[in-house]
Amino acid sequence: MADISRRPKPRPLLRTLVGDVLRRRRQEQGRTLAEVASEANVSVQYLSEVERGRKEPSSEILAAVCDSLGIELADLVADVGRDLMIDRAPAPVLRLDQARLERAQSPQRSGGVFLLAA
Amino acid sequence: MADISRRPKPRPLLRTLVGDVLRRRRQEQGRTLAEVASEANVSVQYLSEVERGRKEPSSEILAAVCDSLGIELADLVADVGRDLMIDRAPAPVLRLDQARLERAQSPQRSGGVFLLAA
DNA sequence: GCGAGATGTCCGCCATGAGCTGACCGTAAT
DNA sequence: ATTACGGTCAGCTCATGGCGGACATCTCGC
Repeated sequence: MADISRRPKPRPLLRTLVGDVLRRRRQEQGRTLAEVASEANVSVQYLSEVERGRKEPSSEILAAVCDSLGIELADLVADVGRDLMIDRAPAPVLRLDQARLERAQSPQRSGGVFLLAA
Repeated sequence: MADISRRPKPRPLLRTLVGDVLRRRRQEQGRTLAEVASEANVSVQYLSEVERGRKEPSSEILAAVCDSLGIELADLVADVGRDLMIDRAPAPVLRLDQARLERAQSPQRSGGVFLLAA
C-alpha cells in the first residue's frame, strides 16, 4: 500500500505560503481582518480569501497589505522562504512539533500547509 | 536639484522581482523562451510578459515554469529575497526596532529555526 | 433563554486582466 | 532578400480578482 513518506507531489503553491504568512503575522499582532483590510483598502472578504490561499493577490495589493501589517516585502519573502525550508527539511520530527505548536493557539482549524508529512 | 539618493519610494513589485529572477535563471542556462515555455505548457508571449513583470502569473504557472527551469520554488524565493536585500542597502538596523515591537506581543515566536542552506 | 455585536467565511455577481493566437520587429546567416 | 531565430506588441476571450450581502460562530449582557 501507499507509503506516506513517498508522496508524489506535496508541493505547496506560492499563494498558499504567502497567505499563511500573512495570517500568521496579522494574528501575531492581535489584529482583525477588518483592521488590516481597511488600512490596505481591500475588503475583509477578499483579505480572508487571500490569507487562506483561495485568491491570487496582485503585487500591488500584496504591497498594500504588507504596508498595513507594518512589514516589508522582504520580510514576507523571508518568512515564505523559511516555511519552504521547513517543508523540505529532512528532519520530520522537528516539524511536527512546530506544527502542533502553531495549531494549538488557533481556535479553529487553520488548514495549514504543515500537515503534509514528508 | 533633485537628490538622487533621496528617491521617494522606488519600491519594487513582487512580480517584477520574480520576473527578473526567472529571466536571469533562464539566460544562465542558455535557454530560449520557446524552450522553457513549451516545457511549462505556456505560450512564449506570455512567458515573456511574465519575465518582464507585465503580467501576474498564477501560482500554478509559476510552479510549472520553475519546474521547467529545473529549480525549486524555494530557490526562486531565495533569489527574490537576495535581490530585495541588495535594493535595501541603507540602514538595515532602523527597521528592526519596529519589527521587534510588534513581534514582542507574540509569545510564541519560534525564532530558532535557521536558514541553513541545503 | 434571547438579541446584539464582533470576527470570519460562503455565495454569487461584474469588470478586470490572465493567457492565448497571430502579426510583427531585430538580428544574423545564406 | 529570404529564411530562420529569439523576442515583443495587439487584440481577443473567458477565467478569476475583488466586491456586496447574507450567514455561521462565538461571546457578551439582558
